[in-house]
Amino acid sequence: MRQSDFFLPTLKENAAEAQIPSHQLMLRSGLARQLAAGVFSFLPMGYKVIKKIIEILREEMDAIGGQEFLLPALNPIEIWEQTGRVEAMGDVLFHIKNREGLVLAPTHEEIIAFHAKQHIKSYRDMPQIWYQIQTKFRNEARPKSGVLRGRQFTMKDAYSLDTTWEGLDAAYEKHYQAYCKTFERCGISFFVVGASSGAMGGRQSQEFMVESDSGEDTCAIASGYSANIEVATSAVLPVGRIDSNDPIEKFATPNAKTIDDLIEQFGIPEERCAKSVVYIADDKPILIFMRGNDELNESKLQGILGTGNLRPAVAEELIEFTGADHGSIGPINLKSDIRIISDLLLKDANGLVSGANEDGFHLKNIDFTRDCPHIKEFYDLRTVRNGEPSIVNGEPLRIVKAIELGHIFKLGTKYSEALDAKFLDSEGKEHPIIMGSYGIGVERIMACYIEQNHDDKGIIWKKPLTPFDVHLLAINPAKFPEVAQACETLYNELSDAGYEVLYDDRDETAGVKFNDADLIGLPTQVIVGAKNLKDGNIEVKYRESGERKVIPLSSLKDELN
RNA sequence: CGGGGUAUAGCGCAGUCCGGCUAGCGCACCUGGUUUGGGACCAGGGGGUCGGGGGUUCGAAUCCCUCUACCCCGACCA
Repeated sequence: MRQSDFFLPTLKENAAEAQIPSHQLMLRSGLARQLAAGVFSFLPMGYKVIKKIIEILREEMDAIGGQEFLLPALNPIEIWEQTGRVEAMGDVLFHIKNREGLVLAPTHEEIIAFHAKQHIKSYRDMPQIWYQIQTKFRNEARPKSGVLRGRQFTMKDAYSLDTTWEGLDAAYEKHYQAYCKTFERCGISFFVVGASSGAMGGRQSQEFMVESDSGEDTCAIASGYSANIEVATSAVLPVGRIDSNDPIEKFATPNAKTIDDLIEQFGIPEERCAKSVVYIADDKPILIFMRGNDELNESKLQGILGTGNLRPAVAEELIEFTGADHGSIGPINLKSDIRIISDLLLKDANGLVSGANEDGFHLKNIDFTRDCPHIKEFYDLRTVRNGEPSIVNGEPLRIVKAIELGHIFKLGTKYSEALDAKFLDSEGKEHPIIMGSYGIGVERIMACYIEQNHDDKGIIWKKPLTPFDVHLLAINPAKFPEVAQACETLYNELSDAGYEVLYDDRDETAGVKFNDADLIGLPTQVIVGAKNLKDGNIEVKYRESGERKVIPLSSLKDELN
């Protein structure tokens, strides 16, 4: 491709709205342009990269027996109503205004289940892996970070149909392996975490993550262990017992509203402080008791309570249910008989200090085994913190931000049951099809690659995602016809040899070409200038290492091999 | 949805507080000339509903009301 003909608008300055490197560089290097919040156009150079990513995805899906579909983005809302997801997705689902009964598909579990119901009738019809690589629409409340969170984006999603749970396990494992291969081929460093399956329903779920300060997820990782913070656990020791048998004692704490106040004003050891949090779950109050400075993990709480409908109680509710305002609440002498659950670390502990359920007072010497027989439920409720020992080998956990690149779910029968997609087994008995769901964000691969492969000059492309293999730079071809002539020859030879060549034949100064070349970031720059050419030489520069070599014109093909 | 910010030429910005000549600067773009290995120089030139609507005023980019878009933090995130 001759650059003088190629639509490749590079920018010298960063766009004001771009905050993260991948977003800035996608705009500056002419890969993409924003059309509206969370909506992007890909320009020819960017689309070349998208197509290369898609081809890798397609190859890896085909390799595990996947069959590619082209599914509609316009969906009848009835299907979504049958699975309850119109309500579950709420504003995230785009509704068509001037045609009743249509929505824009944010994903395709329902449509897959619909077609499975039509035609998958027998255990002989399975297993199946169906996939698509298409545009999805989600009315995100807050699009951000360039293409990382958009309202319209490309997704590879696959669905497995199986007759048995063992079959689902096998399909899941196939996708796990295919995803690892895909990201490795793309040259992306990633890790896999156990994840919460959220409102999707289902049994097992893992996310493929890229560590990045631009990420929206938080993960805990150490060697041999990695988990989304929503489900991460650590080997922090329980509070345990101290050698004391003192009775419970009430004491005045008029100016202590927080755990830190208690520690400072009364010299109570931090680990002996316990705190109480009141939540309202499905309109019922619940008191959560945990170590003083631990943070409640709402995802874990949702999992334990089996509902996502929960919120912290407000002041009036605190007083109504406990008798005290926040800061003075505890598990003993509660005003009303509400459910209490406690963090595992407090099980069997004694010598604890907690609120007295009376404003301005706390209790000390609380012994869980002696004083709190009414607390029978103990769960892991806390959010792990940086540096806590891993449950695998005690290595300190690192808490990092991460971008979710892919997600694999063992869905189970939620959608097949809701949409009545059933099959007959070999004994003629009817069962719902067992499904899995596996997604990868295409634009996110591109953005993550750039996040991991750039420097202060621009992007650093490598095979196989690079939009071109070679950037051929003609230095002052207008003044030196021999340069233009040599470039024309090289351009033809390299193209004939199978290289994708971007040929900078523009009438620009050397500096502009060099800076554009570094910004665009093709892996190899072949620089043809009059000085070197006079001796029959050209220069080769490798973008990643910055290494430059002056070599004879005739040995270029050997150099590139 | 809550909080904060921004909107002036294709891009980046100044001018707005304190209303007043023809709305400016850098980059980009066009013409001519000179340059030519790390974002050249000289000269000339084109390009603006100052986000939209309404109001105050002799006069509004500037003050008031209102709407919209975009960005950031939070909430949410199948």
